[in-house]
Amino acid sequence: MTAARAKPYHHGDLKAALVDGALELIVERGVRRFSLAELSRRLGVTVAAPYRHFASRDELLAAVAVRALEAFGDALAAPSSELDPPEERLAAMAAAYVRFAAEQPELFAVVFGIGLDKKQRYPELRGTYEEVEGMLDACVAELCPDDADAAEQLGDAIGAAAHGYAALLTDQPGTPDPADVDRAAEQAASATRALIQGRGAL
Amino acid sequence: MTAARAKPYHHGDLKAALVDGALELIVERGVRRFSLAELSRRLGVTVAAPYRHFASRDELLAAVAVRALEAFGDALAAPSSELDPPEERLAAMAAAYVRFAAEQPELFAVVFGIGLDKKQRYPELRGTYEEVEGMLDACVAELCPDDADAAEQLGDAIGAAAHGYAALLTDQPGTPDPADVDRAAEQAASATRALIQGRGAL
DNA sequence: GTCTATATCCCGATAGAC
DNA sequence: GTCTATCGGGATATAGAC
Repeated sequence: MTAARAKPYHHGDLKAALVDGALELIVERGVRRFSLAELSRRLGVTVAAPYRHFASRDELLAAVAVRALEAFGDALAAPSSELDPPEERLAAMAAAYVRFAAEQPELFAVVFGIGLDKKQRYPELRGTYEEVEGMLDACVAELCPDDADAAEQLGDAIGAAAHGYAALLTDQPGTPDPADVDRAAEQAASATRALIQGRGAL
Repeated sequence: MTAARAKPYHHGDLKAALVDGALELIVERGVRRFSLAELSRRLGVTVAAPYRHFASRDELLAAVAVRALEAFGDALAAPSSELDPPEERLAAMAAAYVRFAAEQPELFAVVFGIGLDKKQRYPELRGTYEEVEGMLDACVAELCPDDADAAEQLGDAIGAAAHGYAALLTDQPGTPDPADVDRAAEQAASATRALIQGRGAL
């Protein structure tokens, strides 16, 4: 915002500007239509410039995915109160999972929709992903304090169900109908309760 | 297979050849790297030729997706026996759902991974999709013969959980570790049983 | 070291000739 | 129905200016 310098970038902040700009452009146009060329044009920079900071388009996307995952983690943490019992915190997290996917479909897609390697190739991304997983796990652990294996099974099941509702909702192009979002969020919360209740079968 | 004609295509079967060839190419290279240009080259045809049969790349992909969905439906139908109780048929379907995604990740991706509009734009795709959904619904209906709403909730939950396990497994690039596939398939089956058992909470 | 300029190669799509 | 030619766009590599 400060117009103190005529050339705000071009000396050391191009990397940050690329990540910021990519995030904006992706939210506007969608990941699939995001291009380094357009981003470079927007930043008033040559198409080759980004390659001084990121080895490939995917590496820039991985940096964006870290930001997206942080926002996702915040969205999961927000609705649950310390006062609630763990069952209801988990249900709220599942609903928030679906809502985030529906409200920020392009950010969700950067993380889960373009086959970015979260487990091997990009360590920072992996770390952030595991932090988010940890939020679920911590909550499940309170429910199964004496059985780590049962906790893992239940955590996986709740995560899978929430992810399934989110992915099926996001699967269709365009912004989903708000009524469908509400419905899917409530279904994810209910499925969480059902899994907890029926967890003897896991 | 019959070598009766020297030029099997090039006069009326290019359309079928395109779908067949696209399916092969996608399995080999992945949907994201699939290109009309390479397909045309393989079929010994100009890049413009496919446009006489499909208005766009996506329209060809939709035709491929119909085939992929048919294979998916077959995979879901195979493991369940008429003799099994509905609970176990549903568990088997959930496991088969995950196995199909893991064993044919590129076919799964054509249907669920590239944002192809299954509900509006491609009617044939929509119909095939609904047929597959119907397999699940029919099975769930046996469990809740008197309550259509409960059946829908349970069907959605089982579908979402299976889809979640499948999507999270397929999310990573490359072929998944067979041990992870077995594990996820069993987890999907267990989650199905848990949802049935805890369905009072839905 | 960071960016510009340029060039290569691939792709999707379209117009018009045969 | 297919081919030739062509447009616009994008990812990426390299060479060289600052």
